Amino acid sequence: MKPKLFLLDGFSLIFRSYWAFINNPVRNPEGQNVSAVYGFFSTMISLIDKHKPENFAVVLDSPVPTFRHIMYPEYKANRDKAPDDLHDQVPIIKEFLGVLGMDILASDGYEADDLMACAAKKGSAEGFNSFIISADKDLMQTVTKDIHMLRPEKGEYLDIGPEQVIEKMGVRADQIVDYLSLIGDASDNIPGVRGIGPKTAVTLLQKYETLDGIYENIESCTKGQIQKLSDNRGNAYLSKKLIVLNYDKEQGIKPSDYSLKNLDLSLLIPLFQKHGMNRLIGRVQKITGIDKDNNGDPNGPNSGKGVYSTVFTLSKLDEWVALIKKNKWFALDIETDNIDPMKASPVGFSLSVSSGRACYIPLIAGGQTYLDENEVKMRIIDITGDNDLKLIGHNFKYDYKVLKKWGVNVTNLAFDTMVASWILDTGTNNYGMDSLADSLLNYSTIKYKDIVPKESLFPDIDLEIAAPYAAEDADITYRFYELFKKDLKLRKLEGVFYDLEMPLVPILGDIEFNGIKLDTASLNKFGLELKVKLAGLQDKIYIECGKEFNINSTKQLQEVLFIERKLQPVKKTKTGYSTDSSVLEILSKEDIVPEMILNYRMLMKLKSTYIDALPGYVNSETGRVHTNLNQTGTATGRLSSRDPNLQNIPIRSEEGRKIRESFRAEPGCSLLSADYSQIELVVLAHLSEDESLKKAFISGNDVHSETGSLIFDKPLSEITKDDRRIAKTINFGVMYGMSSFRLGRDLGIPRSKAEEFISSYFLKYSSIRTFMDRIIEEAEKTGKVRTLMGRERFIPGINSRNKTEKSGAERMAVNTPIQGSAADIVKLVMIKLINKIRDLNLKARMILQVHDEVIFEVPDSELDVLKKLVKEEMENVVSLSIPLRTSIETGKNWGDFH
DNA sequence: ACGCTATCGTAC
DNA sequence: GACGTACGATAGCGTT
Repeated sequence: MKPKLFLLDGFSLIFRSYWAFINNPVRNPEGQNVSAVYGFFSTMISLIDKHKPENFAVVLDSPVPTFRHIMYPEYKANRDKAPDDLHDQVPIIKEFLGVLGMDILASDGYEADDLMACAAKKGSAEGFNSFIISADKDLMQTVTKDIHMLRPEKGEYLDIGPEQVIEKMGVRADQIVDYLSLIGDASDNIPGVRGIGPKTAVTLLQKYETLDGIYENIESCTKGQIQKLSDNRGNAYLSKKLIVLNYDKEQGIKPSDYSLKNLDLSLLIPLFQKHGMNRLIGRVQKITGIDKDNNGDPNGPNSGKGVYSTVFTLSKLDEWVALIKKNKWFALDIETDNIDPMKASPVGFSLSVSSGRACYIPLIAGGQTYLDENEVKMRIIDITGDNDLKLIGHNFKYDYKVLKKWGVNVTNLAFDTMVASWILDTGTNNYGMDSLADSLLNYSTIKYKDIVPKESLFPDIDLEIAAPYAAEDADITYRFYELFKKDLKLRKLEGVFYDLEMPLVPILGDIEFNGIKLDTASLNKFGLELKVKLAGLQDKIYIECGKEFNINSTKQLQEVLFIERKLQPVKKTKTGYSTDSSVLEILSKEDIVPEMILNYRMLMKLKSTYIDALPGYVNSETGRVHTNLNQTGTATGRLSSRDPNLQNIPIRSEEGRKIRESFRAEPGCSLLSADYSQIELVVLAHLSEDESLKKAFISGNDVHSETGSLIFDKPLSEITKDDRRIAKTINFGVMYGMSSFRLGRDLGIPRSKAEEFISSYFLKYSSIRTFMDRIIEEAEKTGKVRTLMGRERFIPGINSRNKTEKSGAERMAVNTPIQGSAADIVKLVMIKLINKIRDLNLKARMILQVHDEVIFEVPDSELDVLKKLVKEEMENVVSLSIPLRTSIETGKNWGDFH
């Protein structure tokens, strides 16, 4: 077997890697696009691992014009300039190659293709099998039995030898130059013979062998071919000169020097670490055989298995407390006997004050008790109530509630690594420790389900098994902290993290802990009413349709409506015809069944989602519903609520409102709801600095009517209810990037009319258009958008060539600063309000947030003072260029508002 | 039995 | 294809 010489076409791979990830670029901790770096080394490592070439060189294009540019100024003139974020990656790749000691071939005035052809030829003369690794089909001209190509196709590198060239192109490798001279190359701006494509070129070359052969026998061609060939004779031979590779660079190229004998891929590990490319670190470790079971680089600060101890005595525990007081920053994690923190008690604690070190303090394990609960509690109170110390946790809101229930009030939470990971990338959906450790630390954690069998609880697990698992959680949390602390700083996300999100964690914990009282009796009564109504409706529907079927099945409903009743479908879904409420509303004009279905659906929704489900969430100890306010649940910065979701309790329909009424205040208390009016539109006016929209707000009149007056060009007094409704739809629609198609459909007006409304809107609110264009442009350039308080969201797909994906990304890009800034403001005001309530020693409790609304449960005696305070704080929390207005309402139940 | 996807509907 | 952000119920299908 001859040794192999690999010649890698550097820019070919760099470009392909960059575009391969364009919709979801690989980013380093600074947020810089490093897709090309990632793809380049991912491919290079695979090639080396798979084929084990003896010699290897990376070949790059000349930075100065080549003879081709001089001969033909239009050469490659149609190419777009490489995007900046691609250009910036080239030095990084060169740096990596330099560290590896990889040979780079580049020469002024030569393209990579020429150098590769020379090197391959010289390599085969020296006894190598040469392989040219490139996507460029021009290079097929170099193929011989000793010189092959490796060409990327469908995720694989195909070995292209002489037979494969014939198979793929229909001509022999030595005919490729003539073949390309005929068909030209649009991407390099090479003309070829206009009108002759691949098919004709193959036929002609099979007959006459060469370009010269064709022109010698031109009279035997068809009439059309003669015309095209003779018209373009000059172009054909010019093309040939441009396509044929230049072999005169042979001296200076020494294939035998490009040996991989001393290659050490592990030199790349620190570089990969710097750019957050943990997957590549894992690959290198696997290939080089270092660190098979050792979980990461033993020398790196964020890798390697930790050293853990179990604390069996109070004196040992006091040593850890002393360590914490010395280090100030410490990670704490709690093991409990229940996933619901409102029902859980601690069974052990783990602590860490440095990466790789942690301890576990057991109370109960394997059915046995260890340290005394009250003695441990005293120490926990000591370290969680001391504001000189800084507590680090992962999803600490859970632990906070467990501790609160246990009688410990944490005051020094300083860093939640789950929240930090979300702030660094709000776009993913998994902020669990296991997956983060895997993707960010290249560390494989012990999994809960592997140590706790089904039907068992954590305290059932023997200490030898439980302790390493638990200690690891504190260790990994501390490692995350060190990593994220740096990243937050680099990305300038410290403000939003430390000043907004972190103070919010205990506030959300308190809200959840407080809960809301739910009147299950009245809810059940309403449920019975609905049950009767639903049964009646179901009967009516069956009778009208002449059969029984599952009304809840869209599939069966489609059959009834569109086949049996022959109604005209309105729109399609992925799997069939849509039966959603907008469709049913249209169909109601033709038939009586759709109306009944609409009614049935509404009642069914109320019953199944709310009435039947909510009572199951009432905590038996507190008699209240404790929702989970998820701080990492949205891409824009809003909160989300689950188990149960209290942010989508009905309000719009009369029947739905009854559900709201079952959320009550305790006797002697009232609910107080404070909501911002039109906060997102106000934010839009502020961010866009649109004078007309600002004026609409400053006037103090209803903003939708003002908008109507502007776009319909008539005085406010003449704005009808319908005008206002249309203006309102447009106001909201614009913020969401609504199309005229949708606007027309929703308003029941022709698309052309809807288009007029939208253009009139942007004519009057012209700065809003400018604002949106600015956001989109920024997103295209940086891949992300920012809110008022500096929160970031990546916008994948913003540079997509797929039109649907691109416009979807644009809508996200535009909406996020609006929705996210509103979320920032509400979060900030929550913090201020809680501080005020604490300072004034009020008993009022914050019990819910619904995006633009904050709800309190207040002793009646405090109502007046709280009303004033809330209004004052909410309207002055930030200084925007227009005032933020608030409406405050009070009542005995949640249905009393709006 | 369980998990995933699709569709639908509730909120802001 | 056509309106942003969520959560959750039900149906239906595929896998264990």
